Amino acid sequence: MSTHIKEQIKESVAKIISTKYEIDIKASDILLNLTKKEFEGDYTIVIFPYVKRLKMSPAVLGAELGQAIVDEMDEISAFNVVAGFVNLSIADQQWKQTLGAYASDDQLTTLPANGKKVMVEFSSPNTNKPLHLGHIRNILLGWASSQILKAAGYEVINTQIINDRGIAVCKSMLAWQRYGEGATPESTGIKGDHFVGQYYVRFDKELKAEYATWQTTAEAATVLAEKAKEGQSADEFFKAYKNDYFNEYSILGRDAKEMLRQWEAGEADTVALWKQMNGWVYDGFETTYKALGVTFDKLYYESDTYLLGKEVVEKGLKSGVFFKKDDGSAWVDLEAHKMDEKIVLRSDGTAVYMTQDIGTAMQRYADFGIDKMVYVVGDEQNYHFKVLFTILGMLGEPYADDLHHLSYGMVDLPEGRMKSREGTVVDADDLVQEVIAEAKKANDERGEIDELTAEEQADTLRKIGLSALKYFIIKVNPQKRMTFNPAESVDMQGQTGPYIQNAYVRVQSILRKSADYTESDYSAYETLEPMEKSLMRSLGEFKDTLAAAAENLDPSMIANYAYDLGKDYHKFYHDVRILKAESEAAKCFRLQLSRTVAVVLKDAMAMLGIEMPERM
RNA sequence: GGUUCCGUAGCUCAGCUGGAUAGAGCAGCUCACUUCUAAUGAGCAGGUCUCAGGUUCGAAUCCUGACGGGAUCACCA
Repeated sequence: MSTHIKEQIKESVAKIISTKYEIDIKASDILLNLTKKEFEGDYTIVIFPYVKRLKMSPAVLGAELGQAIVDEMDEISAFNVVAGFVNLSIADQQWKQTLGAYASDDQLTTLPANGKKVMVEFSSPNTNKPLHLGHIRNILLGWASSQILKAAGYEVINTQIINDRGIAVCKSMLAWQRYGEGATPESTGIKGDHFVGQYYVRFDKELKAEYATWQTTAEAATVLAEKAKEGQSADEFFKAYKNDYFNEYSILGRDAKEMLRQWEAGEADTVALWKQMNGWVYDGFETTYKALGVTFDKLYYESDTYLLGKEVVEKGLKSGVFFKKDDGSAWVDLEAHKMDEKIVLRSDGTAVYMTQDIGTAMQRYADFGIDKMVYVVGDEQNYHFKVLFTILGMLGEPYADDLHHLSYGMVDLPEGRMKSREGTVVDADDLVQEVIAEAKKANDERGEIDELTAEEQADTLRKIGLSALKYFIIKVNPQKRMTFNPAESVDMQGQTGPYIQNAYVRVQSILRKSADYTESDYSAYETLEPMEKSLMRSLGEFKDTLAAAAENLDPSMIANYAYDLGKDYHKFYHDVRILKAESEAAKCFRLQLSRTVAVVLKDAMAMLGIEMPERM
């Protein structure tokens, strides 16, 4: 109870207003804000809503209410009224008591278990190329959401669906077969995902050459004459025709499609090659995931799930959720939900993306009995998920009203969009290396960690570099398209990961220096400093922030909170002496406050996948 | 064109279910390290919250419309 000062105030105030003025007010109706720093006080009640109902002037009502609160609540020591705002000051005694409660609270940064099971799907890469900056935003958002949900009381299962099949995968397989000459990641020393990615690029290059040659043939001339639109130049036409060329005339295209057919037929050599190359990619991904500090509890492979959902369509046809068109294809009519018709099974009976996703959702429910599902997928798929969730609802799935698409905007570079064709894609592994190198550069001028072992130093630099990168990406509201400025992403000053780490490190430094200090009673500490109260208020906001971040699936809320708390601590550190405090009681209080801030900072950052160094 | 997301300082972003004089960081200009780590702190400067209406005691926030930008509207995944 004492750890929820805000709730306590709201309840008391609601009771006071209800009895004193005989109107019905619930605690949840009370608007209680942090007092702006220009005014005296800790918390502020907005009384405008009652001014009108009670037909009293704000000044009179405020004065009456403030007095009543101070009289009835020991926790409140003073009040003042400005316009329609009643500013309340928390008694120093109460702050000391609250700090004591925080210190002994082993649930300081978590919410009680809610008995619900949630699955978070993120990353979900294709196995034909390495991970890039776009994946990093996805992975960081997914990981942070999963950690936040866990802290908010859910049982969480992290998953990714690995897109390990299809024409794209066959392209790299074919290129390796043709041009690889038996090379392997081991023989070349190239990380597996990058190795395979090279062959994907190689395929595209060969295809381009083949296409260029074809464009000079008589066949191409005929196609151009037949299909080019009015006023379209040959260049424009061929640019737009590339996909059709691949499907209709390309030798490489024909071979790649043949390879896909063989794979689907389970042809032994093809499947063996597929397994080998995917194995290389998985090794590569594993390294990247490890570097980013993320793990998965369950993997789904598209090669296992791509046939799922077909029986569901059969059943849905019988129950009338889906209907058949003349050509035999199956559809769902979403007009009642203000959307169009959507195909769920092709006329040849094969599944589409939507079918798979329906089947996979059901599979997951069968596997884990989940109550809630979060898909971390880019915002270009907003419509797809809207449709998917609607269909699952129509099918009466028990978890259907707790399906969420954590949609995020694309990551742009300062020069504009990342384009693989123009080689402006930022590789995930390169980026990680780069930020760590930058951390090393910044550290070399400082020398704070010189006395650590080489291994510890490397670990510290890794933590610092990654925090810069991760924080830079995660502090932005997921819905916003974001600009990734490489220079700014390695900044370590201002609103950055290292800035927050530094607040934590300062606490650790002080704690090391006071290791033999055993005093634990600060009851004699009289008057709290403004920054001490400010820190207490910030600490009191954590659970609200956590609840909101979990509710909105928005890790940036935690990121911004951690910055605010770190900023408060830096200022506190600057304003007051801790080890050389004016009294033992003050020193004891400040040490406890510092410890508590450090715990919250560390836990909050851990929710973002950011580790704290002990020194920096 | 339909749907949807975004638009806040030169730049990158906060601003919770409507509340007090719209906040940070970066960049720029000052100042503070014999004092617990200066990856810090203090200050100056920087704003028509895209625009126009509406609701309200009160709007960056809610509603309508316009403007600008993105995404999407595949028997691709």
